[in-house]
Amino acid sequence: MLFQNQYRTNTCGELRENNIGALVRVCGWIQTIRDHGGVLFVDLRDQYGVVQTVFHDAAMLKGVPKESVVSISGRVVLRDAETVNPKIPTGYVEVVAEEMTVLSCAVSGLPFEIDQSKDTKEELRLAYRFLDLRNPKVHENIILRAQIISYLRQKMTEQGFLEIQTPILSASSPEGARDYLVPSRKHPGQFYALPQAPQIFKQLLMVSGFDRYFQIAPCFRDEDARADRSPGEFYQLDFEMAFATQEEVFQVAESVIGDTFRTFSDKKVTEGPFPRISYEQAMCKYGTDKPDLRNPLEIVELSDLFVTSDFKPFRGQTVRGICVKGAASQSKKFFESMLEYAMSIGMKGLGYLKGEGGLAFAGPIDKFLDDDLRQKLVDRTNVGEGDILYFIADSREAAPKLAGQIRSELGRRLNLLERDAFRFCFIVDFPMYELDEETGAIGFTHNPFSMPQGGLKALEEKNPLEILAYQYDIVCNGVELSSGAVRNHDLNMMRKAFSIAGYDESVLKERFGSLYRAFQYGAPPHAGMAPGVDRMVMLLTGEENIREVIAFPMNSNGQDLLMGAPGPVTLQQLREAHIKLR
RNA sequence: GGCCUGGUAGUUCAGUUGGUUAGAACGCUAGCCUGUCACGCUAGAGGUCGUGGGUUCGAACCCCAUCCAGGUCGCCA
Repeated sequence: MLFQNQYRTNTCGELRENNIGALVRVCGWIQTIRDHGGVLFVDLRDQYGVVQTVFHDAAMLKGVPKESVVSISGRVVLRDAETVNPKIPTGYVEVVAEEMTVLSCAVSGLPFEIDQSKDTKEELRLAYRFLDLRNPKVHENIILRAQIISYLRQKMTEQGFLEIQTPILSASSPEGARDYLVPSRKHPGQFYALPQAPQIFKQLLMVSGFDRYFQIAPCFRDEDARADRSPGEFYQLDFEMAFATQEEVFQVAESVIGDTFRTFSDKKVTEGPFPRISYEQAMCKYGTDKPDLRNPLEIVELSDLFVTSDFKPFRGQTVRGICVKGAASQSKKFFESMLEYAMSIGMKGLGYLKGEGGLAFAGPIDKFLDDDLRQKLVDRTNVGEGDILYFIADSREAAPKLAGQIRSELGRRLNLLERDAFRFCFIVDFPMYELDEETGAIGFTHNPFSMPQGGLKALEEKNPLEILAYQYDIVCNGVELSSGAVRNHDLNMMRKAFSIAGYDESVLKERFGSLYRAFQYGAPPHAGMAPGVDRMVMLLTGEENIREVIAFPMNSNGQDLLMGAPGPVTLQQLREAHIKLR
């Protein structure tokens, strides 16, 4: 790209040997000044890179601190062989400064050193985010984010999706998270809400006959932050398809997300079709509904072998096993620290067997087994010489999740995770309903708009807790990227679905009035999903904290330290919004 | 809202049986240095030890309270 104007003939990062001899003008920020007495080296930085400029007159730089913005003109020369800096792309040349214009002088004494900003207290980084973002390591994440979003738009558009904006000022939606509220000036006592997701709007677009919709959609939820969850606002690649099945949604995701990860990373990426794993299977095999498939360990169901066991902690419990190949040689300390971990997550112990060949085993559990049982364990888990078989036994509710935690911990500690890979899968067949643990009432597992498998017939005839939904998640390396569903577009079915959860038609009408009305006038079958953009960028940059991939993130308390939000407003503003503070 | 960890120079950190004047590195200021690129060398400035209270002859250090930050549980289409 050429950016030639009064300020510059070239960018800092683009100068190479073919520019030698040219009279150039570059501008940017002074990264460092190395004064050797008589000769001074100034590294000049812009978004495109850093180039060394050489000054022979110290007076030219007098009173110009680091991070000032300057424009320097001079001739590009080849560096001597021994003064080449191969660490930077421009390191074979330098600009001999003939003239310098200060475009904006920085104050001396920065709140932190730019190149070390990532090691600085986050509070300070965020208050000076404009400086933090000058750090190339931070800057690059935002560039990558922009490129990813641009690529996503391109891929979606290629596949026939239309990007359509939906309202930001909207109505409070009764399901899900806490809403952000915006007072109405013209309607005293009434409020807009910021959308938690464009869910209803995109379904309305389907009713309107838009065949394929997408949006890089801002979503707002007033919930507390996590390292991988920004408070308040985040972005989703929201899409919805009319006359489409679950499989077709998956094909779009496999193509768009798979290609995105292949384009922006050198790591191995799961080739489509991504594995489809039922929720039930995931909970049993991995102990979680967001399995990290880089972890080769699998959990095996063993409950039936211990129904009448002599070992009381196992008898009649849900028992799961994890066979770790070749791990029997681990130190005593390893077994002790695994036990310690197990206790820390609320387990009462962590039994194991060490395979010693055939049906010979060592370990604390062995004495409770007979050869018949040993043979069954070998058949089922393939535990052999030099292997460990861990046992997790607990209640029906707790055991799968505990096994999942043990699986993850073993993977981490033994370094079993596949390196340099993005492993995708779809989790499918989520249950439509679940029991509320406190009240014992039947409620929706995810959102109430999902299509029940088996349709109206299933709703009428099956035990609600056994009904599955066309509801799915896409998971990468243990991170839930998004969920989605085939939507329930049939009013009769929706009435029935709501009545099972204890809501009569008036609730449906009242809370979801727009959809209720729209579906009376012809709604196409439709399905979609909404992968989180921030999470994708996090995975692709390898960042552990979501704030590293957002230009101006809030702190974990939901405050914007740079802008001072939230902040007080004037009495006049409050009056206009009809708000009285206590 | 609960729990965990932390708060000492501009920044990152060290600082134990509680004891004189609280240290280091980087940064900053001044000076020296014609080939560095984490330049080097010399000197210097810079601290309400988060805040308030308490114990003590004496507190960065012990106790109580409180504020702030990060993580986590709750929460989260």
